[in-house]
Amino acid sequence: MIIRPYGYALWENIQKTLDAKFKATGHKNAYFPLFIPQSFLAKEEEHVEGFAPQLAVVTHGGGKVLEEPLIVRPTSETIINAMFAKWIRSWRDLPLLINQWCNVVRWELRTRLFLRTLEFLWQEGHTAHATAEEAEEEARRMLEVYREFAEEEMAIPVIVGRKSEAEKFAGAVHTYTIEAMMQDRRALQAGTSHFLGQNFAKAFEITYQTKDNRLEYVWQTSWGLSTRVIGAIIMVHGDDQGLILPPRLAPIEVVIVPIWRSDEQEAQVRKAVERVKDELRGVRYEFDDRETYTPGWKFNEWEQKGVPLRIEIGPREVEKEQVVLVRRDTGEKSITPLEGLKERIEASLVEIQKNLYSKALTFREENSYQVDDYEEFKRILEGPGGFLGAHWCGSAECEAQIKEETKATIRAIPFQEQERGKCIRCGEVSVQRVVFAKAY
RNA sequence: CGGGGUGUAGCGCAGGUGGUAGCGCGCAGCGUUUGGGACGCUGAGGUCGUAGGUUCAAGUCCUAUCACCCCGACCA
Repeated sequence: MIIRPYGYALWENIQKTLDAKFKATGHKNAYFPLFIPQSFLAKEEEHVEGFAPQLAVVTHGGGKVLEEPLIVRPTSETIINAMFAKWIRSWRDLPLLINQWCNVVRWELRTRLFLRTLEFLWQEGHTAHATAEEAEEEARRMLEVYREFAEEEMAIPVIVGRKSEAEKFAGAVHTYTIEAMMQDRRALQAGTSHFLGQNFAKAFEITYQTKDNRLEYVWQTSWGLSTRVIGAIIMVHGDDQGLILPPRLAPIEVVIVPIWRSDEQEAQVRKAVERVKDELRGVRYEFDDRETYTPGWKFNEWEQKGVPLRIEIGPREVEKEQVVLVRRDTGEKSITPLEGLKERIEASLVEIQKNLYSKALTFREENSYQVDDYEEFKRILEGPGGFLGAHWCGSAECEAQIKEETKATIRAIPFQEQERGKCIRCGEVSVQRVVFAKAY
C-alpha cells in the first residue's frame, strides 16, 4: 500500500487527534525496534500460535545467515514487554503507560486495500498496572477513547463490546472492539483494546515490589487502531461521486474554485478571494487557481476527493459581495454573503459532520435486526445482510457452526445486555444477545 | 495455499485463421475557451511481462517463468 500526500494528510489528522487523546489520558510515546528476535515471540504460547502463520522472518543479515532469525513485528507486545521487565521494579513505577506509532507487517494470504495489507501503519498502546482492576479500567478507558474518536471525528457510529474467545487477540484474556457497519452491510473492526491479564507478565517476568514488599506480576493492556480506519471512512461515507470526508479529519475542509473569463474579471475575482481567505483563517482551505482546468472539471475532482465544502466565486458573486457555497454530502448550493462567511462556513462544517454521522447511524439501524429464528437469520445473511442481534449459548461449537453455515461471525458481545433467551442455533439457555455479521 | 483470469503507449482497451502495432483518454505546443468533467490543429510516446522454442516471418503458435487481479480457506 502506498499512501500519497492527500491520503497521508488524512492519516496525520487521525494521528493528531488520537495522539492528543492518548496524552490527555496520561500516555507517553516511545519507539521500539522493527525486528524482534524470534525467541521473544515464542515466550507467550497463545501469542506465537496466533501469529506464527502471519510472520515475515529475516534469516539473513549483512550477507550472513543469522544465528537467530528476526521476525518483523506483527505487533510489539513481546519486544515492549521484554523492556517493561527491565523498567519496572516497584509499585512506584506503575502504571506504565506507553504508546507507539509505527508500521507492522502481517503476511496475509489475501490482501485488500486499506483493510488488510501486508504492512500497515497504526498506533499500539501498551500499559502495565498494579492490579487487574486498574488494567481492566484502562482497557475500557481506551476502548472509550476509540469509540469517541470513531463517532466524533470519523462520524462513524460503532458497536462497542467484547470479542468471543474465538475472535479475541492471541495472548489476551479478553478483547474489546468497536465495530462499524460499511455500506455493503458488512462489519469492520475499527479498533481494539485488550485486557492481557498477566499472560505476558508471566512470560516476560514483569514483576514489581508492592508497598508491603511482596513480588507481584503486573497486569497489562494493549490497544490499537490502524490505517484500516481510512478504509472505513471511505466505505461508510463515500458515494458514487467518490469520497466524502468528515470535516474534522479532512485534509482540506474548504476548496475555493474561482471563475473568470477576462483578465479584468480575474483581477476582481482574485481580489475577492483575498477577502474570502481572510474569512477562512483557522480553516483548512485550498485555493484552486490552476489554469489548465475548467471550473466544472475542478468541481468534479474535489468532489471525488471528498472535500466537505466548496466555495465558487466568479464575476456575479464579486458584484454582489457573496459566494456560492456547496456541500459535498448533500450537493446543496447556497448563496452566502461575504459578510459573516466565516460563521456560515464553520456552522456548515459542523452540520456536515453531524449529518454524516446520523446518515451512517440511520443506515446501520435500518440494517440491524433482532432475530430469534435461525432460518430467518440465514435468510437475512443470504439476502441484504446486516447486523443480527441474536441469542447465543456461549459455546464455541455453535459459534463455529454458525460461521460455517452462514459466514457470519460474532462481531461483538455488547456490554450490559440482560435479556435472556434461547441460542439461535441449539436452543440452549442464552444470557444475552450478541451481534452477528459478515466481516471483512 | 487451492480455483479462475489478465499482462500490448502514462491509464483503459482492440489486435479471427502468423505477414509494416492501433483506438480512446491523458500528455506536449499553438489558438479559441472557462458558471458542472471544453474544442480545433500539430506532435511526442511501444524491447507487445520475461526467457527459450517453432517458422522465411511471432503481439498472434508451443514451453517455461514472473507479476498482478478476482473467487474460496486463515486474519487488525
